[in-house]
Amino acid sequence: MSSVDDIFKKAKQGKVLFQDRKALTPEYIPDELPFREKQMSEIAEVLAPALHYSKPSNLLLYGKTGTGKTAVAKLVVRKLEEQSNNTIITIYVNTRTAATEYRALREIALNLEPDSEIPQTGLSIGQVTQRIFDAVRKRKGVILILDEIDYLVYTYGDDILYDFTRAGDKTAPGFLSLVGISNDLKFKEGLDPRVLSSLGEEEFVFPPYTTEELHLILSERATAAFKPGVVPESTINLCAALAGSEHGDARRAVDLLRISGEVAEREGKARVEEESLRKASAKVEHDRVEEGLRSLPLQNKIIILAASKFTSGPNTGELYIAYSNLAKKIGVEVLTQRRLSGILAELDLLGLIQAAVVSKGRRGRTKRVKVLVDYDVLARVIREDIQLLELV
DNA sequence: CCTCCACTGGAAACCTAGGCTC
DNA sequence: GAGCCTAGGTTTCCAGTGGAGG
Repeated sequence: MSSVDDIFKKAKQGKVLFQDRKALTPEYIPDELPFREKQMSEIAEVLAPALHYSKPSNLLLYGKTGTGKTAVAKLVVRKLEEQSNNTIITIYVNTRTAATEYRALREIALNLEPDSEIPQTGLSIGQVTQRIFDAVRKRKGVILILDEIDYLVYTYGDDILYDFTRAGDKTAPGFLSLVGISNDLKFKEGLDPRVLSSLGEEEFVFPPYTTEELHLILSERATAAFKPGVVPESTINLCAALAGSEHGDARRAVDLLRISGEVAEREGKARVEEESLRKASAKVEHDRVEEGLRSLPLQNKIIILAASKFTSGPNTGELYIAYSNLAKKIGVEVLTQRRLSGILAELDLLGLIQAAVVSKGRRGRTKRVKVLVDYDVLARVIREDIQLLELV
C-alpha cells in the first residue's frame, strides 16, 4: 500500500475534532470580545453621531499585535452598519496587505463603487482620491478603517491622510471619518501636526492581554471550534501560559490552539492533549526559524554556514577566515571583518546564533559565536540556493 | 597594578539600485 | 534620457576595552 493510501486511510479512521475550524482563524470575529467592552463602548460613543448623519471624530487605535484592535474596530463598525440600516458604509483596508499607496486607494474606491472601473495602473493618486470623494458625496456617510496605518505613513508619507482628514466640503453632504489602527506607538512622531490633530481627535490604547484573560478567550474559542470535551483544561492553561509569556498576543495564542488541533487530528488522537500543543508550538517555532534562514541575504547564509562548521563555538577571527574561504570558493565578494561583526549582531538579534563578547585577557577580546539552528535545517535551506550548493 | 592583544562598535564616507521628475 | 533623491548595505577609520599574563 502506498503511503498516500495510508494517509487517507488514517484520516478516514481518525476522529474529527473540529466542529467549526473557522472560529480559530485570524479572520474570525466573535460577537463578543471579552476584556474589550470598555474600548468597544467608548469607540461606539465616538461613532454614534454617524447615525444622525453628522461626522464622527476621527479615531486612532494603538496597541501591539494581537491586542484586539482590528477585531474591536470591525465589530463596532459592523454593528453601526446594522443600526443604520446600511446607510452608513464602512470600509476596511489593511495598508500593508494592499502594499502600495495606489493599491490601497484603489481598494477603497472599489469598495465604495464596486462597478466602477479603476485600472490597476495608470491613474494618478490625485485622480483616485477624487473618485473616492465623489463616491462619498453620493453616500450619507463613510467610515474608513485603515489598518497598519503606520506602515502606510512610514513608506509613503502622510499625504493621503492629509487629503482625507480635510476632505470635509469636498464630500458634503456625505462625511468621511477615519479609524486608524497602528501597532507602533511612535508613529505619530513623523506626522504632519495638522494631520495629527485631526486624525487623533480620539485615541485609544489597547493593552496586551494577561495570561488569565487569554485563558478565558481561548476557552470560549475552543468551545466554539472543537467538539465538546475534545480540549482538556490543561491544554488551555498551557496555551495561555505560552502565549502570555510572549507578549499577550491573542492572535498567536489562537493560532497555536488551531495548529494543535490540526496536529492532534492528523495523528488520529481523540483529544487535544498537551503533547499536541507542544508539538504545534515546536512546529511554529521550527517554521519560524526555517523561514528566517530562507529569507537571509546570501552573505549572511554563508556566514552562518561557516560558523556551523565549527564543532565548538568559533571567535570572530577564526570565523572570518572560515567565511572568507567559503566565499572565495564560490566566487562571492568577501566582506570586511567589520561588516561580519555587524552581521553577527543581526543574526544574534534574529535568534539564529548567540554571540557573546568574551575576553581572553592578553590575547584580546572577541565574540564567541554559537549557532542555534540545527545543521539539518540549515543544510536544507542552503541546498535550495544554487550558488551555495557545493558548500554543503 | 599595568600592559597590550584582538577585537568591538560608533561615525561617517562611499557605493549602488531603484524610483521619481522634468 | 539626464539629473536628482533616497534607502540600504558596505567600507574606512578609529577610539575604546576586559582581563590573563607579566
